[in-house]
Amino acid sequence: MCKKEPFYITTPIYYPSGNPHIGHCYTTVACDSIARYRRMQGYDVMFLTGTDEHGLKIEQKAAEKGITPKQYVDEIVRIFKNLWEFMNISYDRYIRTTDDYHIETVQKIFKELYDKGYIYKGEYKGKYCTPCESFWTDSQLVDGKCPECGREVVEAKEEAYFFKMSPFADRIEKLLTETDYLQPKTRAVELVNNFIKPGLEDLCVSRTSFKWGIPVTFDDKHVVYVWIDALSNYISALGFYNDKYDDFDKFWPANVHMVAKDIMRFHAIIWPAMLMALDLPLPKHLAVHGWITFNGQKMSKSLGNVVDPLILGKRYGADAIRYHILREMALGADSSFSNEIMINRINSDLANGLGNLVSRTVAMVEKYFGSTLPVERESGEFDDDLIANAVALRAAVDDYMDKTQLNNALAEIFKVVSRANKYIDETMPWVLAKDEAKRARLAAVLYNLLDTIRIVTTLLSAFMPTTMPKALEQIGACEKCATYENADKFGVLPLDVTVKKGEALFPRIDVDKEIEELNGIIRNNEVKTTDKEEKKVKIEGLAQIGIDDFAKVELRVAEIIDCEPVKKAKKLLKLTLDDGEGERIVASGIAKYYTPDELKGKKIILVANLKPAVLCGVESCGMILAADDGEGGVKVVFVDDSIPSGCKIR
RNA sequence: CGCGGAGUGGAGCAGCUCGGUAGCUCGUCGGGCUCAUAACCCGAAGGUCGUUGGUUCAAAUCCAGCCUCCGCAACCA
Repeated sequence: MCKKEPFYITTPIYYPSGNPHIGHCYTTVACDSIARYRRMQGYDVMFLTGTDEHGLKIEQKAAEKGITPKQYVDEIVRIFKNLWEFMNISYDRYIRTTDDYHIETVQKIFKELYDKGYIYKGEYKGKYCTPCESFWTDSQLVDGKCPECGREVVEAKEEAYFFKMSPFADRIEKLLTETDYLQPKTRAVELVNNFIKPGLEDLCVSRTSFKWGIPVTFDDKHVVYVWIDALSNYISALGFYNDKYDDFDKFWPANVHMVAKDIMRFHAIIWPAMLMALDLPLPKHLAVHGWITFNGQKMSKSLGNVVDPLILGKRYGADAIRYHILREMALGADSSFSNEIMINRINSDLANGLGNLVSRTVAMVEKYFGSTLPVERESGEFDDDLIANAVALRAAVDDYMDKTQLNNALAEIFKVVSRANKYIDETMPWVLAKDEAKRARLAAVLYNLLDTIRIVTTLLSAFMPTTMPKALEQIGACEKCATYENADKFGVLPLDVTVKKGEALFPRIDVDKEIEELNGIIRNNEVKTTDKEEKKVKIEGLAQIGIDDFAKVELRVAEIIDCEPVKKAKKLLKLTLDDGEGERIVASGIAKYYTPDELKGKKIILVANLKPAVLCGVESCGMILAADDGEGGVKVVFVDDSIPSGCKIR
């Protein structure tokens, strides 16, 4: 093979504000499989992953636990690395944004952008919560108050540095719409319409409101805010502007940045803008995948349905989890996850399909020939078709790997597994075995099976790196046989190959039993998390108020006399109320939970002296009381019809 | 009329760019086989391809309207 071509692939750097979940696994396993496949093909691969460890949230989490931010992230990073080890992730480098060399790079980049005039000092305006020392945007506020502590916020401004994005708008638009940078490209239009066409706003890239970050060298009140800190990891890890590593020239630009759709925007717009400002080449591809949904719902910590990959992995094996994730994953689309889908998939593809194929083939070689095949051969019907399928497989897989369609690559491989199982029925080796004269034919059949398995398992070893070596050992494949080079050739195993029976590669799972046990585990987790949350609410709940504070709120009974949806809004209903004195208009975000007809004529409790606000063009004078039902729904507090409108509530 | 995506046998998806027998996986039912992890192989049932209209000899596929779901954005006061 000629000179090794470099191949650079990255996961995002994950935010260690909590333990890793299956979503992190998804991206990482996909990258790992690509990295392994490229290595097998002979590329010189650099596979990078890591953690993004700065920011306010980490600072606060650490404070809650009474430890330093560094101690806090050290612990979570340990858990991340454990998981990657368990999942057999073959990353070449692990970058932490708290590493010295990364800090050095970020500071130099910041300075350079400042010197070039792309970063300037300005003012950040927003709502500020003094006790929390935090800025919030209007949309983050809860009831106009600080989302963290619930206290009043004040209009405030702070000094901050901004990064000019507008000079790059045209180039970024072209990058998104005219190149194949973004995969899948369907999202390009969305990005351009939402962010570029309305005009790219300058980006706030420094903060003075927290300390846990990289200091700006020429202005030590400021720390670098997430963008420049986190995104730079992709080049600092190669030694850009630092002496720790020295392969920037070799590996940059990256071949693939893989990210989930929630951070697509930053990688599709901000990151290219930064690179343009630095006069660096742009990465070749940004592969965006969807989320794993659990039983149809988005996974979230608050719903308590976060899937812990370690629990599943310990039960079924890392490779089974890897396979399931990769097989369900289609670039761009969300993929649903449920224990049932996963177990069925493992059973049908891995246990019944591949595992059983290896098992039955090896067992026959052992049983009919005492583990070692004789060298005499007699070819026959069905051979050519099987061999043609096996030999053509590598090209098909290559093709899908080039398009980052790992699910389809796996589907191709498993088609050959099926073909091989069918071949056994067609050739009926157990019948051949009864006839001494057919031993050469029998040997040929079994050899064809073994060599097909060799091709299949070789290609699969990028995806299931723990189990496939065991399979190769069972069929008696030496290391030299099981190479990518040999994966499009037939007849590679020695004629007198010796098999070695072993444990079942993927034991069949008892669906009902497992589902029940897993549900038990989930239930326990739910109980635990609700316990925690309740405690949290008590501790972190709003500050106590005096009766005089309460007296400031004027609550009244009011009747809904008319109700209609607000045209421009999805969630808002425009309510016309009779508050006892006259009519007033209130907008309420309950359109998802109530139809106008359900509300007409009902009596509710109105916060009557709330300052009016304009929402989607409707002036809303007050608000009505409603309760979160704890399941994501909202229930309006209705009151007895017999209470006249206008009655004050005390 | 903010932007975008999706609606295909019980479930999950492919097909739609370049119109012409609706395909795959799982599940169900029937059969075969016994080498194998109660696995494997074959066959069958099951879809007016969201809805209405249009273009056409012919539409899941092209066009228009409508309905529903999802994401982004935005206002859940």
